[in-house]
Parts: sequence; structure tokens; C-alpha cells
Amino acid sequence: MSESPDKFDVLKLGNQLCFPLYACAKEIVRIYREPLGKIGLTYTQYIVMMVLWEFGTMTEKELGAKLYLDSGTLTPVLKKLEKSGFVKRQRAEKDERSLNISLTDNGIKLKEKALQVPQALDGCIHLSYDEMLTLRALLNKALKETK
Amino acid sequence: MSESPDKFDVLKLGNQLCFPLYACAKEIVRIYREPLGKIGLTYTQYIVMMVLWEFGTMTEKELGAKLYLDSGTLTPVLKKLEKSGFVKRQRAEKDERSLNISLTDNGIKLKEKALQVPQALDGCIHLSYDEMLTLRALLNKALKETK
DNA sequence: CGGAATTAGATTGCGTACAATTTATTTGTA
DNA sequence: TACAAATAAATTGTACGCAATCTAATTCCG
Repeated sequence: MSESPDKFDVLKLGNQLCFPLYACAKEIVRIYREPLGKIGLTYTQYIVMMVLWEFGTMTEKELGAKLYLDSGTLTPVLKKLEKSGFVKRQRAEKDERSLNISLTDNGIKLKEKALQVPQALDGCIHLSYDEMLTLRALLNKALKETK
Repeated sequence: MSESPDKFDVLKLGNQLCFPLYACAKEIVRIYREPLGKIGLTYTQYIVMMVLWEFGTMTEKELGAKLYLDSGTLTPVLKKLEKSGFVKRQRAEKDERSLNISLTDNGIKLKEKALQVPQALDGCIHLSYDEMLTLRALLNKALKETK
């Protein structure tokens, strides 16, 4: 019935954990693209804004720690958000190495419009609520331990 | 005890499914980088090779369907794999639009060396076997239904 | 049969990701 | 207090990932 197992089974796509993780993330981020486009954000810009909406002003470093992104990625993303008028970037007074990232009035206003994004995504991922909770818990566990 | 719920809770990072998915995928792919570097592959090249090792020659289109990648991504990746000497790219005789991707001798030989990759990853993701199976099943379900 | 529609890859342009390096600032310590 | 070590961003270079577009080959139909 079943195929004969051999040492190369570990190289089969169906036996991977990383591949469905990679593909699923990619597909879901792709779905975000359209609703995000309507409010003028990319996915990366969106998660930056979510952190600022929830926690307020913080440094680029702190932002990076929350988002698992380094300055190589964040610096250009933040410059674009600044150019779009959603955030301010200013050197911290206490430590001139740090860059404080804060919301502009338009950045704060955008939060209301952003409510349509999770709404647009609603129902796109065909998992039950319990399955979604289980999936999220396992991902968060893997993320925390893998750090 | 708990925070008062409001309509903006859906915009909190901790309530997202996509964010841990995105971050987890990114972190795990990052861990692959080192062992893959030892056998001369990137992660994207690796999943291409896995498909070819498992299923043999197929067109770029078929490869893309299995990996959720389009020609914009695959064409340059396949050209690099060709330059590295792991695959051949040749137009299909029956349909000159299609490109058959097949393994070279070096590409076949690489399979043995690639066994060290899952081995190097072993234990890096701190989930129990059952948790890993649950996670993979949920990801595959989400992936299939979202397609 | 023959032109329109479809299809497979390739190309272009933009936006990440990230390792590695650089620069400026701050901290730790002899 | 000098000065080495550490730290935060910025920069550089490489590799995706994908939407949009283009080209060539094939198929569909009237």
C-alpha cells in the first residue's frame, strides 16, 4: 500500500514543514496586497503601522525586534512611510544613534481606514476559528523558541 | 483583568494570523541559509531541486504550480541552477512554448549531499512531533483552500 | 483555413529580506 | 579621562516575489 520508505523521504516536499509555511505565508501576503493597496500600504508597511498604532512611538531598533526585521529592511521601508506622510523619523535626544519613529496625524487617521483590511481578508483563509487559533498558537510557539 | 475590547483589536499584531506566519516562515528560511550554502543552494533553488528529485523532469509551468511561483520568479532561479550545473533547460519538442527542466548528473548527485540539510535543521524548531504534524496539516489545509 | 484568443516563458520595475560593511555615537573600563 | 568595545542606523550587493507587459507558439472556432 504505502511506498517503501527510504533515506531520501526527508527531501520530499510533502514531508517538509518549512515549505507549506513558506508557501502559505507568501499566498496570504499576496491576498493582502489588494486591500492594502487601497489604503496605500504594502504588507511590510502595514505591520509597521500596526505596531505604531498599538504601542506608539518607538525606535527603529525596537520596531525591528517586534517585527523580526533588521535595519537593512526597515530603513528603506520607514523612509517610504515618511515620504507617504504616515510617520516621522527623528533622532532620539538622549541617544543620537537611535531613531524615534512616530505617527503623523495622517498616520493616526489611517488606522480607521485600515479596519477594512482585516475585513477584506475575512473568510479568505478557510480554517475554522479553532483551527485558526491552534495554527496561530503553534506558529507563535515556534517563533518564540526559534528566535 | 483583561483589556477592554474595541473595534481596533483586529489591528493588533498579536491577533493576526498572517504576521506569525510571515515571521515564522522568514525565520525558518533564514536558518536554512547556512546548511544550504554548504551545498551551493538558496532556499528557492532547494525547493526546486526537491521537486525535481522527487518527480523528475517537468516543465517550468508544472514546477511553478507545485511551488506556487510564477515565471517571473522561476525563470531567473532556473537560469542560475543551470549556470550552477544542476539542471538543464530545453524547449519541449511537442510544444515549443514549454520549457522542460531536468536534472544533470551533478544535479542528481547533489541529492545525496542535500541529506545534510534536513539533518542540520533537526531540533531547530522547538515543537513536538505531534505539534509539527498538526502545524503542517493546518498549513497544508489553509494552502489548499486558499489557492 | 485563418484570425482571435489562449498559453508558456521572458522581461521590467518595484519592494522587500538579509548578510556584510560602514559611520556615528555611546558605553565600559583600565 | 582616553580609548577600545559595543551599539544603532545606513549602505551595499545579492536574491527573491510578483504584477504587468511582451513575445512566440499553439489552440479554438467561425
